[in-house]
Parts: sequence; C-alpha cells; structure tokens
Amino acid sequence: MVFIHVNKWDSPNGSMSMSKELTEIQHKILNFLIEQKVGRGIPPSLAEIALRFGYKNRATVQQHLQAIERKGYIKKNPKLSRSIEITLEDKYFIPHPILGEVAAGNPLTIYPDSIDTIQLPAIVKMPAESFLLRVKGDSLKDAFIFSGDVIIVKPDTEFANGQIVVAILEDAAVVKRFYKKGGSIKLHSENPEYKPIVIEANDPKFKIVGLVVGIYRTMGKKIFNN
Amino acid sequence: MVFIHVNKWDSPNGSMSMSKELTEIQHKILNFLIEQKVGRGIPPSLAEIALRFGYKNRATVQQHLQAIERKGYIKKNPKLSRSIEITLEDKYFIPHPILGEVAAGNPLTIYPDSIDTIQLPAIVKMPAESFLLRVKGDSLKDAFIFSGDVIIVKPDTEFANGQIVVAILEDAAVVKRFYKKGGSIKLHSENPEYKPIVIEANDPKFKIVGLVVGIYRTMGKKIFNN
DNA sequence: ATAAATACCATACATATGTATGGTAAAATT
DNA sequence: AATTTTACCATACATATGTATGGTATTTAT
Repeated sequence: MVFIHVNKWDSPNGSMSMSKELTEIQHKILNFLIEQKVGRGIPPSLAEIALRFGYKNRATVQQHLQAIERKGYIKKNPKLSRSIEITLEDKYFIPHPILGEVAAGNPLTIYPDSIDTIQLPAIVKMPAESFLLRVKGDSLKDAFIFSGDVIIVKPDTEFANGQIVVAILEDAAVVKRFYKKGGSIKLHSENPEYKPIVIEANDPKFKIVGLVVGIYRTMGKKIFNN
Repeated sequence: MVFIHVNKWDSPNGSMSMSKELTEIQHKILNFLIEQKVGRGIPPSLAEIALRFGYKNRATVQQHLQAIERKGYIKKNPKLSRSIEITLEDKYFIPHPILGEVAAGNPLTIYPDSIDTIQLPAIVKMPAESFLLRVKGDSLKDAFIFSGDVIIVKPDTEFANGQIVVAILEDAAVVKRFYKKGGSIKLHSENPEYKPIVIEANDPKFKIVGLVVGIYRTMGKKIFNN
C-alpha cells in the first residue's frame, strides 16, 4: 500500500506548520495505523504494531503511541482494544501537491512549482511515483473526465492503445487517449470538437509522461479544501 | 442502517433460494455488526454486542456469531479481537427476482465494496466518518457518477437541496439528489429514466445516511489491484 | 414423536490487550 | 555539562476478549 505524504511532517527540515512534529519512527507508525485502518478496516493492536516493526514488546509501541497522542495525531479510548483514532485535521485526507494543470483540450503549461494542494482521501491509492494534475477543459468529457477533476498520473513509458495518458509537447501538457500505429502516435480527445494530435514517436519535443490511473473529484462544498 | 441487503432474509415470506437463511435475531446482529463497522470504524466485541442486545453473557453472542459464520455471512479471525469480517458476496444480493425489479425502476442498488487489496468487500469506514460505496447502476450518470465509481460518503443528518445523498429505504440503498419541501423529501435521479422518489421525512423505513462528498474512479489496469 | 435447531443462561479458562513501572543507551536540547 | 527527548528493553498486572463446556426451554423440522 502506498501512502505518499508530501507534507510538512514528512520533511523535518520544512517549516513548522503543525505545533508538534512527529519523529520519523512515529511518522512510520502513524502511517501504519492509517494503512491498517484503511486497508483492513480496523486499527492494529499494540502487538501487531510491535510485530510489524520488530519490537520485542508492546511497551515500546505503547510509548510511541503515547508520544503520537501527546502530539495530537491520534486519540485512544483507554481500556478499549483497537480503538486508535487518527485525529488529523482532515483526518485521512492527506495533502498532496498538485503539480499543475493539464489541458484536456488545448495544451496548458505545467507549473514550475506546486502552487496548489489537494486533500486526497487516504484510500485513494497513489502509486509511488505518481503525481496529480488538475484537468482544465472539456475535451475528455466523453471519457467522463471533466474540468476540475484531479487526475492521478503514474509515470510510465509504455502504453496500450486506448489508455488515457498525459503527454507533454512543447512545454505544455495534455490529457488524451493514446493510440499508436507504426511510428506515429495519435492522441485522441473524446470530444469531437478537438482534433487529434499526431506526432512521430521519436519527436524530441514530445514526450508521454505517464498513464492516468485514476481520477478524483470532489463534490459538495468545504469538505475538501481544494 | 447503512448496510442493507435486499435479499431473502429481509423478507421472511419470500421463497427460499438461499441455502442458509439467517434468523431474525442473527440478522439483527449482523446488521449491528455492519452498523458498528460503518459508524464506528471497528467491529464490536462480543461484550459490546451482548450489551446492545441485553444478553447477560458473551456466550450467547458467541453462539449467534458462530451460527452466522456457519451460514457464511461473516468470518472471524480466531483469537483476534474485533476481527469480524463481513463476507458479502454477490450471492447475498438478490440474484434474480428482486434484482429485476431494482434494475427496472428505482431504487438502484449499491453494494459495499472495498477498493483495497483486502478481500472483504465491506464498507471501509473513512475516518472523517466517511465511508466508501461503489456505485452500481446508471441513475446518476447525468451527474457524472457512473457504475463502478467509488463514492465517498460522509454521514450526516442535514442536507441542502441539490446535494447528492445516500439514502436507505425499504432495505435498499440509493444514491440520489436531495430535495426537501415541507415535510416531504424528494430524491431525484439525474437520469430522467428514473422517476424521483418521494417520501415523508419521518418515515421510519427511510433514512438518509450521508452526503456524497466525493467520487473516485480507477482507470487503467493492474495499477490498483482491486 | 423424535430429533435438530434455536435462544438463552452460567461458569471456567487461556490469551490478547492495554497499561504501569523501571531500566539502559544514544541523540538532541538547553 | 546537564537535561530532556527519543528509542528501545524487561517484567508485571488487570481486564478485555474469545472460546469451551454444560445446562434449560422453546421452536422447528423429520
């Protein structure tokens, strides 16, 4: 299971936005708690945490949990087994940087630096090297991807026909459906208003960045602060 | 509660197509298990179940759980506390007769599912008290929610008109758009093929479980092994 | 009518679980 | 240099938890 926290308490040298930072081990344990709760449904017991991290007794885990609780990241119901609650602000919603905007229709530029973040539910599993892009434009609306959606992109080099990929050409990014025939690549929009882009596979100015492996969309309001 | 099976043992007068029916008490206990897992995040202990149903000892609960497990509705990890898994499979959802009705008109069925690697297709509780449901059916396709999408539901009691909610009525779950006028509630499908459902706000057989705060959809293949 | 399943109770037991206490060593602060 | 925090260990203890066993009464099959 992959949890990528690109946030403050991941980088100890970062500025302190949270009152109390977790140590690396505490962070790993917290990740394990989330991982277990999300993936398995119930929080682990002290013994299971100890097993996972190779501790010889539960007391070590106990003290780590106390530290984590003291710092406000979890909350325990005393005397109750498997009662660890994770008390992050947005709870399991883990902030991820959005690297840029990508055009479903006409190309858009990618931000040099991440200027936006999104709170992704922890269940939204991101492959280790994947990144997020926010879609602008409606050229993929027939593929049910809409402007404002956040797509999860997994960097890759090989793609199958019909897969939705993110490509960069001339410093601009597009999200389109991938088709390959011989040495030429055709990038299709689902929306017929946009003409397909055809390029040579070895075009130096052209590069397919990765595969769109998921999309995420928020509804309602103020639930996710993006 | 949140987890409703539109199946035989919900309607005792139905014909017996299932090999092993649950008794009424067993059914109530199973519902409680799901209720706890969804609403609290962890399955209850035997003692908690006994407390809830007024049993004086855990052995009674123990025997009920054994019966439920024998009939294949749950699975327990021996010696592990709070390890009850709800083993919902397709067979627990009405295969033919009632499904036909559901498919033809309203409501559309939702089945609890996990998008995680774990086998148990149980509702994964999301810490912010939200949980996941995988959408089946196309009644919300005009709201860009499609069959197979995972929706993130945040339990709540108050809703604004126009919000997309998950409701339970008559032991079936629906995802629809919420509208309230006076004492009556109207649940709208975006898809005009489905007629809106109108119920009284104080109908005991009706309950709005929560608000759909997000959707998640996977694309590509084998990236996430769900 | 007999057998089997259901629905409870009581008691006993092993262990899983959380917690308390005390100790050692290294790293980080002050 | 002294203190605090971190990161482990060991042991002990209360109880939460699951399980096993045996019992009674009622209902449901066969």
